[in-house]
Amino acid sequence: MTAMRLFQEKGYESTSVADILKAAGANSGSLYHFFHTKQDLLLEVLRRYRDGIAPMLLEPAWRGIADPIARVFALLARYREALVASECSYGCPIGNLALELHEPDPPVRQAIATNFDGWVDAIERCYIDASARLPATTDRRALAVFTLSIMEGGVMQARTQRRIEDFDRSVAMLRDFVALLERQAKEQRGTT
Amino acid sequence: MTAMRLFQEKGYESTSVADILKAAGANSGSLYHFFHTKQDLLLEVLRRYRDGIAPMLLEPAWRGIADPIARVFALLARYREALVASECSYGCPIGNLALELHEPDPPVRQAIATNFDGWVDAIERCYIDASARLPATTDRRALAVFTLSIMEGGVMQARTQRRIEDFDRSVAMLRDFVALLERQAKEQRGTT
DNA sequence: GTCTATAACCCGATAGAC
DNA sequence: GTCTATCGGGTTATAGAC
Repeated sequence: MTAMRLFQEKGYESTSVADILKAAGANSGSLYHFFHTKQDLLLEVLRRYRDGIAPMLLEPAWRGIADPIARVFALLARYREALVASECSYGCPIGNLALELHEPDPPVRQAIATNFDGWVDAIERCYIDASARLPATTDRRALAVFTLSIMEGGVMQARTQRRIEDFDRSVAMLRDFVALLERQAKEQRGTT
Repeated sequence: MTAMRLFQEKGYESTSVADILKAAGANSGSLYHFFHTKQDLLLEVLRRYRDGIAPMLLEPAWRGIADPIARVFALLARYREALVASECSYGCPIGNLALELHEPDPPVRQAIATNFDGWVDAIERCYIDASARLPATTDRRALAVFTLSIMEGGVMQARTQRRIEDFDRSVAMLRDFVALLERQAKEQRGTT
């Protein structure tokens, strides 16, 4: 879908319907036959992102990686690659939309939220799969939400500063935190 | 400045010059006498945010709080208050602009980056002031960048989900991390 | 410096032939 | 289902009187 690429490159508001038609080599009548409004097109794009989380994002990132904690950092490494490949101008398309649309219509906001949920669900599963290595008191869901915060915040800073180091610094601190949690879990297992 | 409020509420692209003129009770000619373009107005708004970090943000947040680590969380609590007061629709105005403008003109991108620098500088100073309680190997600058990532990512999720819990979860995990770092530093002091 | 009027352009969406 | 032409309105910015 051409609209998917343009929304990612230029944002939703800044991409005109004429831009999409020109890039896709289509005509106004055809597009409006399938999508009643530009917002309908956006909703379809968000559905595709949601459906693509597992096959397009997680599966390639996790190929050959079984360790659940390693999987978390393998996914973050994917975002790093995209940042570096675009000289720090690529951003998470969902995060862009989340902050670009200030008062989105309810279905749009819900569709963005669903994308976040899918991402957090996948990471939460990693932490649950690694449960034996984490302290019993650590909330796995909260840790997954935290991980998404770091990814989005790291991408935001790296893009703004045109500097991959800000993303790396954020991920490095998460790595330290997880290492400390694993050490704490080990101690607790030893003392009980 | 009226433009400041509207850019925050509706975003930059979605706020028309006519909106600003109407809200401010001014006329087109007057505004363009002081600002040659809408982007000039944005740059002035970003300058005001930058100059306001200390007097408008840090000083009120830190009044009566001397402990440097407590200051970090007092600042984060300010963003929480703003989120709650707006039913999770307020966001960090700088973060909004950072992701709304996909390929900003260089001076705009630089002005946003300068705002982030000012925020990170202030938090880095907190961690430096708390140096005795942190492990010697922990990079204070990286920890400050990490803290901004968590704030921005937490705000993004809370806004999208219309749920303060996602912000709280992110901050709670940072709290756990800092507590673990303080414990680690204590151990290191004890063993040397 | 502030006013009104408007230029010049771009937007999303539609109409109606084929 | 796809085409071309266009509507009606909103956009930033300017012109020129006061």
